[in-house]
Amino acid sequence: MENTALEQEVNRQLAVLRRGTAEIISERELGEKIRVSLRTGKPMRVKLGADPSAPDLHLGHTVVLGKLRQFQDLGHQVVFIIGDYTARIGDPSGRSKTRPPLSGEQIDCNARTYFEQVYRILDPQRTEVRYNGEWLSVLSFEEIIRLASRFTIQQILERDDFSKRYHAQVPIFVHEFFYPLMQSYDSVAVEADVELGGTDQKFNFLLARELQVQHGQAAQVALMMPILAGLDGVQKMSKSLDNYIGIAESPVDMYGKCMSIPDGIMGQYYTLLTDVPETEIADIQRRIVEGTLHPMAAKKRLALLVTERFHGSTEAAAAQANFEAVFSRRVSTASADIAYEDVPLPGDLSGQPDVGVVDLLFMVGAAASKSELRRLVQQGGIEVNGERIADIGFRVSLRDLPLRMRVGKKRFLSVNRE
RNA sequence: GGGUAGGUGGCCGAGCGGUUAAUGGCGGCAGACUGUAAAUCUGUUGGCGAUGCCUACGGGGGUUCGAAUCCCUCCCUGCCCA
Repeated sequence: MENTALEQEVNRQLAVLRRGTAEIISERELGEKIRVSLRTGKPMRVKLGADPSAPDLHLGHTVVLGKLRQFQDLGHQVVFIIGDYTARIGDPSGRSKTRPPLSGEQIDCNARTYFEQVYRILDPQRTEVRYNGEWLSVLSFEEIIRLASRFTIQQILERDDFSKRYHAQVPIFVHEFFYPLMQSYDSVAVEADVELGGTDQKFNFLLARELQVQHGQAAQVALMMPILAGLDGVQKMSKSLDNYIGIAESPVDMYGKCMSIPDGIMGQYYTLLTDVPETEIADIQRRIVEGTLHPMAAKKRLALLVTERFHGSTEAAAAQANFEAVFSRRVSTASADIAYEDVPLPGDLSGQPDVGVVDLLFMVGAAASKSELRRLVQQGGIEVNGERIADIGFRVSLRDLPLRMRVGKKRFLSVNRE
């Protein structure tokens, strides 16, 4: 009787946690850990390591964070590790290049901005934050050597990114080999029951399991989420590739960026970023193939759901309306129902009757250089109050403000008096 | 330590004394079209007070009327040997 209820709960938790995962090593062990946790009333310790070099969170990060949140909702404890010490090395994960190391101040500052964002998803009450410098900085050289002696170069070279670089004859520095060791040692230090991350972390997770066993602990369960593709649909979402959707972005940009993903990765986005049931997602995909559901309609719903998650339904609906006005109905800048970015008229222009388009746009910060703006004009990418400007010498009258301008496809400016 | 091949624009990669701001590809941007900031096609892609000027081919120095291209020197990387 007791036992049946327990097993039901174990299965319920497993079902929740399984959704969207790429791999769990192993599911049986996870079930066992949940069972023990329920019996003893001791929550599982679920580890996530974060690299403090990229303080702007994007949707790619939310895939793993969302999964952590599910653990919390099931009563478990998240152990969030800031890799301050690791950041001084430069994580080679998924990279073809060595990362530059970070300074202490940068790391602190990054960590602060990081948590402002992380707590939009995680429950601070069930989150324990640790810096790995706490235990890594006190290791003696002898201890480090001993740690390193447990693994072989060949094992480390098994790692995909290392072996790629090795075969491509791209330099791999010796210190980079320590990254997996440090991360694994983190698991030992915090006695992790489960570790979460992307599939690119698999090697590190497995290494941690071995190291924990060597230290007399039970091996952690490794739970890997798929890597979210970026806007290009091919590479992983990342800031450095500039193919990301930031969680702090405006509703309009968030919606628009969602609409710019290739049709082919919609399914992935649905599973990893929304809570639409998996059966329904399969149904959506089937109907697109059949031709009974327009891909654009499916994508609009996705964009709406994602935007709602971070901005609420009112803002999301407004973003959708704006998108339809600008891109479906192609409303010109003469219209008022477009989301404009307000910019003040530069001070030294007040009193002037008119100004050259290029100069005005430059002063207002619409582009990095005047050459770029000239190019935009010549290519027909500039519109002022609904009129496309073709001449780079065009002078804009400053008599009637606000001035509505379109710069390129997606920037809309409204120049106002201060 | 020895030998050898290299370091070119956001990235990859040609050029090897003179129309070379530097072929090409990727990426970016714009336009057309459309089903969306999808797809496809076309154009464009260092900066500026602009028929010219400035900056740029790892750093510094030199040869020359003229260098990314030749010489010296320093720094960095791959590969082979020890």
